[in-house]
Amino acid sequence: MPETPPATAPDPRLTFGIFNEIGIIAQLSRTMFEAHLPKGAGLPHFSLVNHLVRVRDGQTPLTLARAFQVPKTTMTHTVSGAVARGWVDLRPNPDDGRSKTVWLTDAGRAFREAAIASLAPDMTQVGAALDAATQAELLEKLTQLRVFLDAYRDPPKGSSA
Amino acid sequence: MPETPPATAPDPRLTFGIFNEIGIIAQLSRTMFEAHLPKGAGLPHFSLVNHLVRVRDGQTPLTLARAFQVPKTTMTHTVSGAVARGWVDLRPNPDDGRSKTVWLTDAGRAFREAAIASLAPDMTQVGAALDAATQAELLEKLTQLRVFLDAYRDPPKGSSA
DNA sequence: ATCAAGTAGTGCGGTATCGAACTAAAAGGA
DNA sequence: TCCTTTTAGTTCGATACCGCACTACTTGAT
Repeated sequence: MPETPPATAPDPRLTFGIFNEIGIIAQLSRTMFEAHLPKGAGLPHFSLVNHLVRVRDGQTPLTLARAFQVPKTTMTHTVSGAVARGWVDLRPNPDDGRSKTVWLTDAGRAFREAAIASLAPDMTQVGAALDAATQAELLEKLTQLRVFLDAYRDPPKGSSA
Repeated sequence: MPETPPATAPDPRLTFGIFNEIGIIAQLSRTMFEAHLPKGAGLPHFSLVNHLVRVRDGQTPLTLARAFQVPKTTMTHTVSGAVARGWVDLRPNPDDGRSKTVWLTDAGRAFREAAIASLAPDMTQVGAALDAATQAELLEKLTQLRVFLDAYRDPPKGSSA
């Protein structure tokens, strides 16, 4: 017996429209972001450095790949780009000879600071279009959706049986 | 006297978080979509064909580029891929010697039908996670955000003075 | 008619993303 | 100890995205 009746099933086209808008916004926001980054730098580089600052550095590439929901090959590419630009360093993992660890450099931290400062006005502009309450609600629903997609594509190991 | 008090300015980090989630969802959903498309076919190809069916074919590449919010070079690339796969045809534009027009083929229509049928189960699954009302609200706010970003990056010509 | 300015599309180079296949090292069992 | 399996990371090839610069054509002014 279903104790939560499925509060009206959405039209697939509605769902489709959501993904459509999300795709477009992702594209537009990416372009907006990259316009404020140093030439040749991509959003992935900023995201990587930002993550290392906010969480902690010294993580392995694979851990980072999981955090960003990208294949490890993509993370290899992103990390090597960040290394080439001097924003992170790679060191061997003392606990595992196959693995490496990713460390921030001073240049990496400076890059992040500059990017955030440069981005702030755009964020503020968006804030003028959607007030805090709306944004909070939006974020909440987006998070719901993301969590679902995570679980949907990558079934929890050992959930059944 | 402002008749609409700016209902509390959002923390830039909130806005940042929204774009972050959107980026991740775009990635996940793209992967989900492409898993159901014929091998070698990308989401852009489906989007293009789908747009031509839903709106109308015979549009110029530039019109399509604007509709998808991508640079015209990207649309050239996407269209040429769709041509190579036999889903659309290119014909000269009778009204403008510089321009071309993009037309659906039967194979293109069949490709779209198959893709939609193959995608439907996924859309339904998402529907089980977020009910219709939530999705409708989400779509509404996303649309608001997209419309703003459109206008923000590409200021309307002739708005002031 | 002529020429300057603007527009449609393409070519090129660089970055991003990702699956398949590979190397090297760790883990686990016989 | 030896060998099989698993795991971390890289390499390779393919598609995607986008800015810059170029060609070809149109438009508008003289």
